[in-house]
Amino acid sequence: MGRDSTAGGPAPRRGASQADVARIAGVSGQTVSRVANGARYVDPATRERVLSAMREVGYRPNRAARALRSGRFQSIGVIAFELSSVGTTHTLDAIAAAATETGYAINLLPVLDATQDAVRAAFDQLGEQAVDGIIILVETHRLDGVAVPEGLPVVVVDSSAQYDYPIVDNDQAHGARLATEHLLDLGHETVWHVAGPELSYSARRRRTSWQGTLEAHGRTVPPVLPGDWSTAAGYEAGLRLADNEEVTAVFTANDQMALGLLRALHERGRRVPDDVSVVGFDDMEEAAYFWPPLTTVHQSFDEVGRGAVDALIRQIQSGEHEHQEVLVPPRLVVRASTASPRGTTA
Amino acid sequence: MGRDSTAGGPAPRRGASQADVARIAGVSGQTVSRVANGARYVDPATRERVLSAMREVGYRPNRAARALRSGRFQSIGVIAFELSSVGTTHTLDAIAAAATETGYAINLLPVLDATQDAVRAAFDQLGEQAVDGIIILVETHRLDGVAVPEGLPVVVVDSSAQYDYPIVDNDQAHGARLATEHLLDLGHETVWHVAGPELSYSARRRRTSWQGTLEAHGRTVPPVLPGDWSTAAGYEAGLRLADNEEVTAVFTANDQMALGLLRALHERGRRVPDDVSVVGFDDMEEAAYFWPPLTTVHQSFDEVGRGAVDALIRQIQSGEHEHQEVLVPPRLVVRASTASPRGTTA
DNA sequence: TGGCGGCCTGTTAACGTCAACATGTACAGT
DNA sequence: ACTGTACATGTTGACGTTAACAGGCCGCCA
Repeated sequence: MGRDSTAGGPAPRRGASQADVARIAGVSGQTVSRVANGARYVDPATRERVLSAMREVGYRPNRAARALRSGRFQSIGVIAFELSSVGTTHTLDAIAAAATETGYAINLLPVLDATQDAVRAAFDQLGEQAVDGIIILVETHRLDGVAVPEGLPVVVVDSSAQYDYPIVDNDQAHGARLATEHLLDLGHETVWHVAGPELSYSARRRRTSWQGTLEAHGRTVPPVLPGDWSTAAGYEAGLRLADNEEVTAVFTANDQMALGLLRALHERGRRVPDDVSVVGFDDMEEAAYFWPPLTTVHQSFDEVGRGAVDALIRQIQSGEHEHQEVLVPPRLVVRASTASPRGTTA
Repeated sequence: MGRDSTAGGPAPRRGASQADVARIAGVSGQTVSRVANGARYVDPATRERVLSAMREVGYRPNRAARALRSGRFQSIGVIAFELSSVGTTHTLDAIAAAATETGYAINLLPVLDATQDAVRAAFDQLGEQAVDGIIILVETHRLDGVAVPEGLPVVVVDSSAQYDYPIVDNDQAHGARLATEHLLDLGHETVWHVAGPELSYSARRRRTSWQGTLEAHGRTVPPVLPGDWSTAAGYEAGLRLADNEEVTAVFTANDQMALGLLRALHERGRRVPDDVSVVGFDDMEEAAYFWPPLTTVHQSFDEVGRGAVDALIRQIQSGEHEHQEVLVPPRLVVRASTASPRGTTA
């Protein structure tokens, strides 16, 4: 497929091979292999001799050969879209750390754009990639109709229930409830909501939970303001809410939209939190320095990433197809963007 | 080292092999290889027969075997630290996209923490990794005293001049000059600066350029305010500057610090841009929605990432050690945080 | 008509590793 | 002394691919 053979010549072998070590240590290659893999039944003296030979020539096992022989690659594929988004990035970071600590390499497989074709292409690549399992960091609604390679362990980081894979994610519903109840507890009559994109499962889950919480408390449910995670959408929503005196509390589906919302409210002269309380979702690094510092729902992307790696490796090692669901509980971080409504004392 | 052999049994081969395809198409394995690699001298009819056989069994070449035999891995290692930082993330995204388009896989090698040991560990891993080259996304001052594996093409994304590798980076100096001159052009007497960490080469370069620009225009150079990229540091600096009536223009070394600065100024009742003009650096997504929208220096991380991949692949294919330097020019994005000082008309 | 070079294909061997099997030693239990 | 078991090491072959070489066919030119 286009790759041409300008190269020529066999492997310009970089390091020393098992055979080199074996020769120096005066043992067979198999014994070197045993030492390298920590197998039992190697005489301590022999092991020492081999290790010293390894050091001498700077031996590093050849991953390709090991993979070819054993079928295990010690490598995890991560399919991700939009590396730049807050959650994806943090999760990837945690995944990379956890994998590295466990001795697994990370193969990053970017989905180049949002089309089905791009997702399909990424999965297609997979057949060729040397990975033992896959973590899917793409919102699952983008996967519809795309065949995941079978026979390969998969973990999905997105709490969509419709996939038959282990799932690890933040507990969106729980977070949205925390946010909504916090505002109700402060004495607000009801809570408005700026939602994430219609198709996003996380967004839908946050929205459903917000609505459910209001209903459970017997409050009226105001119309949802549409959004798409972007600061711009939050700004738009803010402009629409600013002139409505009845609005005293808003829960935005993420922090970026909260930022846009704050700006719109400032522009229109609505004070936060005096006139309007705002709660975000994500707890991005900057949230503590919004104006005012944003009360928001903190997600533990770190735990999610590590959880995903754990679940995947467990599957790889057991060879069994699991389907448990791990939801990491978020927590509310109260800062200065929320207060009791004017004329109330909580 | 610790890996135990619970598995047992050889490769549970997932897909079909070259031999399978060869049998079905009635050709030799070598011919299949030729088709798979787009070699010349394959009869169109034969090629078609092979391709059809490939489709039939869903053949995907085995990367491990190919790598073992040819010594080429079609894979690039990316050593990165702090995935969460704005620049790193965007650059990684671009690198991943460019590499994928060129048929290279991405091997992510995280530096787990900021210590020398962690960097060393990451490089150590490298010997074992199956990569054809490395892109270093770590600020080079962290590399001091760490031996980069020799014989492996390397590209560094950080415009430190002290390394003997090809360098691709944003032109920090140019950006800082744009920012500073913009403020001077507006009529400000001088420009204050909130710097990045002392050790960071980028930060130093921005600072030096800011200072040089002021001097070139014959202005006094105010004392530098220390920072560390964090919003918190920007806030601190803001508090210190807010009470100084002489301060009418500030250039912060990144957007996050600008955000903190803005907040401090708001708190102290200094209006932006009426009383104080502020310019950031990075043009992060949210910058357009700061309050007020931030004038800042836009860096083309995308071009940097692609440039790094290009330079690396060029080295891989030529086998020659290059040492050119590519500096991608940033551009100034003027928004609402800058204006002429009070009582002036630019 | 012989020879030569461009096309097309097949055979062979090797890349570095590890599972399976084959030995072999040492020592405990009978 | 004989058997069995735990330990220790070596030999062989194969994982799937491709470089190098070896032909074979065809047409063109001298």
